[in-house]
Amino acid sequence: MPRIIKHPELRREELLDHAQALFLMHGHDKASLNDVIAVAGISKGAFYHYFASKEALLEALAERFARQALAGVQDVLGDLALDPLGRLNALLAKSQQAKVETAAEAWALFETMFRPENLVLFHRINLAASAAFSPLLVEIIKQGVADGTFRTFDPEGVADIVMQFGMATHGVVAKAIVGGDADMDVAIEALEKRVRLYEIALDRILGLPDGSIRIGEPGYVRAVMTARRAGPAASAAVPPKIRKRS
Amino acid sequence: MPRIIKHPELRREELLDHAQALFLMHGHDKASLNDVIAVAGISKGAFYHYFASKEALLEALAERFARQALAGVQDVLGDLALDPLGRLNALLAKSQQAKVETAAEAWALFETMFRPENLVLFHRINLAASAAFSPLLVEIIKQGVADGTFRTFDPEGVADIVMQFGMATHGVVAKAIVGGDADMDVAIEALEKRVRLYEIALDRILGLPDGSIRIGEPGYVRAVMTARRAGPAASAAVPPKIRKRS
DNA sequence: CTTGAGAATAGACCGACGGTCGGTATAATA
DNA sequence: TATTATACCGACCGTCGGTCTATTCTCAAG
Repeated sequence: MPRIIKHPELRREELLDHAQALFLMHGHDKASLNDVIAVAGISKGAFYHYFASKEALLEALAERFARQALAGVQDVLGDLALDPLGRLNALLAKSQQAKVETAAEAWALFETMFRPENLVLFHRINLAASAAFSPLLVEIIKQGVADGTFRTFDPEGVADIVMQFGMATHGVVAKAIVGGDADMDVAIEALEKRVRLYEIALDRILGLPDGSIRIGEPGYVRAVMTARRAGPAASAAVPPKIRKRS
Repeated sequence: MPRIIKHPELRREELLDHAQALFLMHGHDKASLNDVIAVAGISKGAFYHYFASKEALLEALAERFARQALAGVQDVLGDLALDPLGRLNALLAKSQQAKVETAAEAWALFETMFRPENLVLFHRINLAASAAFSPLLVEIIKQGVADGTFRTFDPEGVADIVMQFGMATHGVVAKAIVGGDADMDVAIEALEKRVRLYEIALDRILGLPDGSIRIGEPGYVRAVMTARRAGPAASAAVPPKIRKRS
């Protein structure tokens, strides 16, 4: 096989891309290293030049995910015109928006993200994302407590709950997805209902009047979700050949 | 090796016991099938006579956990003298009690339960337990809504939140454990603070006056946790030999 | 323009893994 | 006792993640 030399950073990113695709498609423990290097077109030696282990590859992937997610909401903190409630709502809306739009753009990716075999990858991403988001949330909540907007004795705990809600939404999305297209409407209904419940729950936990917290605009989910069905053909429904173990 | 024949159910339970110990000790993907059959003292053929795969073994283990957990709280539902709030509190207290007591009795087991390598097993248990508990919770909440005790438009959603809180508690416990013995007091403090937050959060989500929901008795955690330190020597600190892969 | 140290790549190789298979010993039935 | 079903054995297989040595490319120092 001819030797191909690329810029190291480029190669590393390429490796992450291919690994991401394979991991999401088949689950990180079903996709073998040999699959990764085969798709990436490199040798095992080259792979181990860039990553110390398969585990390290998983870690790097999770980090990249979290970094990208965090970058999407950084600007919310910079908006000094907002009060704590406004900031919190902006953060929640942004995060919600990112989720839904990602789902619309990369449906197949999202679809596979929640399959049980991706639990480990998913958890790693959440771990990294939580570590990144938590300080922001805590800061906002403490600020709100200080100026009397919020009422709670445990800002860190509330921040944890907010993130729990965020992650739990994934679970509901997952159900909506695996449910197939038939009862898509039912699934979207359930998702929006759950979002409304989380809004009210957060209102009450933070000692706010019902209706203060707004996680994205009402109907937004339905709009995007429905749009995707008419969107670019849902290809990638058939995962590329990977020899199955019985 | 001599052939030993045992009653199938006994053998199966034995296998589950040994597998549980090994999985919790080393993580289900680090503990190999060969380890399991070595400890259990049976051949590979015998193992595959009882379980279709390592995966099936994991599944069976999760089911058994969930079954045991459910059995512990079944009687709460049978208590007809209780109103919905009383039932909910009893259920939460029972569940909390079971957790803390398990932690005290089988500390080593609990300690390993939350190590990252047990994520998959842990998730499987939670999945099975959730499926079992959810209907009970939903029933109680609906009952409370019907008689005006609770106020919510989404009993299923609230039930999910309750279970989320329950599982999240594990996370806090995990932090308390990995934190070591030095700051045990700090960890217990954090745990009780979090429990109080969950109580108030549930109060408010269910439209109850603060202080209605009681997840176990105050100080209970500290009492048991502290007791265990003076309890039977914390053996099993050194996991039995298993050859490591680099 | 040479050169040589080190980065980048290749792929043969390794032990352990999960899983299969042909076969044997015991228990149950008649 | 003969037959069948079940419990069990352990050698074997292909694949896995990971290691190792060898080769080729890059580029700065002389």
